Amino acid sequence: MSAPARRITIKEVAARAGVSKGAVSLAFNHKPGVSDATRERIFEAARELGWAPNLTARSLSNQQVGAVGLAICRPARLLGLEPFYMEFISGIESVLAERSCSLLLRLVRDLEEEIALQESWWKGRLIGGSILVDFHENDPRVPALQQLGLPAVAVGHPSLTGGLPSVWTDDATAAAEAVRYLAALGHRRIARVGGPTGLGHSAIRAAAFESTMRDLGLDGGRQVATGFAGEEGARATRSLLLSADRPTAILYDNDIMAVAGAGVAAEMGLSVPADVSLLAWDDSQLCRLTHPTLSAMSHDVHNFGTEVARTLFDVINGPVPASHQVPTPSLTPRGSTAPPPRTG
Amino acid sequence: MSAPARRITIKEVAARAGVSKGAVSLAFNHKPGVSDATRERIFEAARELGWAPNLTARSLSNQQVGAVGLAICRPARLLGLEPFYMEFISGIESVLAERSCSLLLRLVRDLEEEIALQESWWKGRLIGGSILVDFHENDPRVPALQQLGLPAVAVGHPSLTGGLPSVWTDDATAAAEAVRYLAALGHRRIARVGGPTGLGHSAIRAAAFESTMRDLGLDGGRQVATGFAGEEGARATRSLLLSADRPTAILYDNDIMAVAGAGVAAEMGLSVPADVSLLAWDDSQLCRLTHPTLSAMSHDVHNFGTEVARTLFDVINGPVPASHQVPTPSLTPRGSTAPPPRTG
DNA sequence: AGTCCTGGGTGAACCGGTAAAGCTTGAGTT
DNA sequence: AACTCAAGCTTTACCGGTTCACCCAGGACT
Repeated sequence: MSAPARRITIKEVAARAGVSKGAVSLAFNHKPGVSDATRERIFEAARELGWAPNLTARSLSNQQVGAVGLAICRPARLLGLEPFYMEFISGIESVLAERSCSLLLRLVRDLEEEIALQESWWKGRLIGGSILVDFHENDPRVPALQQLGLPAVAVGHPSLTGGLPSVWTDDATAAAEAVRYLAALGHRRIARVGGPTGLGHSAIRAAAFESTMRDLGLDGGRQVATGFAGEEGARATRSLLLSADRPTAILYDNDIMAVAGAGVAAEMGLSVPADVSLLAWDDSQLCRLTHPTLSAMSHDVHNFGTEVARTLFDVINGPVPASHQVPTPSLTPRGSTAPPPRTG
Repeated sequence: MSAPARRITIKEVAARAGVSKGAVSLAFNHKPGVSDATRERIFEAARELGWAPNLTARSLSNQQVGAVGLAICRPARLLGLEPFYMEFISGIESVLAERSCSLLLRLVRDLEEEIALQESWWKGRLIGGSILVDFHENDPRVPALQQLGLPAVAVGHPSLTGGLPSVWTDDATAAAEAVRYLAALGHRRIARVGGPTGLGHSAIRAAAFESTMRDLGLDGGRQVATGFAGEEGARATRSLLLSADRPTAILYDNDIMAVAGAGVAAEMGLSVPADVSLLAWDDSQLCRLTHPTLSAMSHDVHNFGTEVARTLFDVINGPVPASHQVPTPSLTPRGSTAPPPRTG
């Protein structure tokens, strides 16, 4: 395992190029103050020695840090199934990479743990800012991080994220569109299988579902709040489909639960979409792989991530930027939605 | 947005506790050299001021770094669908967290980009070691990182990972078990839809599939190398099922392709498992959600992650540890496998 | 010839910790 | 009473960069 080879420092590079440390620093940061010839000699020396600046030292010195934090508070088993996050993360990273910044990722068990983590990251100068997801009503992270003065961007509707600059999708409008679409197909008994009500965006969708049903004069709406896990989606679907007045259409809060729902329907001998229509959310490739393919409320999650990351940099560098929306999830009809059965 | 409040340093804490910086450092690192009374005063002062040590400064000073790197080289769209990675990452993190270490994650486009990234992470002292995944034959990362002297642990069979300490699952044995199981059910025309042959573990499985079929005296084996994306799995399945001598059983390299395969079978009016049996790999929750449920070669991915992380710490701290296996994926029969149709 | 720039560079201070050597003090020998 | 020793702190020298005040040479101006 090749000798530990004492790591080389800026001093060696300076010596080899016959200049001072300061000159090397200037050259490497593309600042004026060194002639082109010297700059060239310095780069040459650095290349020969295989030197790259110690980022730890640099950030100690210039007070800038090269990472942002993201803590996700859901059990891993569940996360792995949510295509959403990886795509979201990759969006974030595409922006970070441009600024040669890294993402510090951690899975946490609860909000308290997250708050403690963010605090130690921030006070330990590991991160220059953070991205917060999965907001609850009266989320304790808002006051905690505000107190710390940690630059952060919230992913969620401003009504949930306190004073934090936010980026969000208009879930209310999307949920309403979903309901209207199903109603237009002729469905009257529509159900919704959502995430935990404590979670802000689930609550928003629930409220929108409720009010849209009312607007349409439909009283056949039912909602089940559950987790995001497929198994929970399956259980909820099973109980809905076994109930007396079984719904003819079900709207899910993510796509994994919709897939599970399709499985349950099949298991019960119901055909999709002839007997029951299913509509997913957070369209991922998965929706195109099942048979029938799943209709979904789809949006560009990668782009969502880039938008969030960009906003975080705005927070870090400048005056607090405005919260803003990214495009509303839009209906993508596929094979799992159709008019309800005649005898509905 | 609460005043930027000049961040406090160890000096202020020392002053308030009426001791020197050194004493504070000693106290906070739980080292002997301060009396209990003083230690208490110091903690008190730190708490009042809300101080936490600047980890950047600390790591500059004591030469230890608080992070390890992981670069994954697959398109994000695809990654999101692979339940494997999130679960794997969470396993890694459960070990890192104990040592209050963080994970630096980056998605890269190709191996060259990964090598450059690892180099800058290492030279920039951002990481103390790295986890490498998705090995190719003659993987260029092996010599490159060895050259750098970067402590690393390889996830893959030692035949692929050069001299790097490795952790791996015995894919050859698992693939053989899969084939034997299907053969025992009576299948003679068995196909396998695998990842790209360039990828080491796909190649290993391919070879094991081939040789096991031969051992069993079956010449009806066919293999298709594709990506890991569901759509590719769907395409491969479609062409297999349309072929003259269509297979009665198909083994997939991950579970997402198996789900896609089930979709294709349904679309073609074939019933699973009556007409065709499907066997997935990397068992995730997804396999239990479809209908029929998917039989799979399953293993504990979370544990795989913890094992890898532990090994990395061994590499970093001590003499190079031995490479070792984690448990071999084992067959978990569910609803997607059965004897072939009579007229097979 | 004397003054004034100005581009190109140097040197020392500093960022906020840790590590190791040095200094007190009081109790325990001898 | 002098001598050792250890516990408990303090001092000081780093770690490897960045920054800023200052310096030096030589050309332009007066």
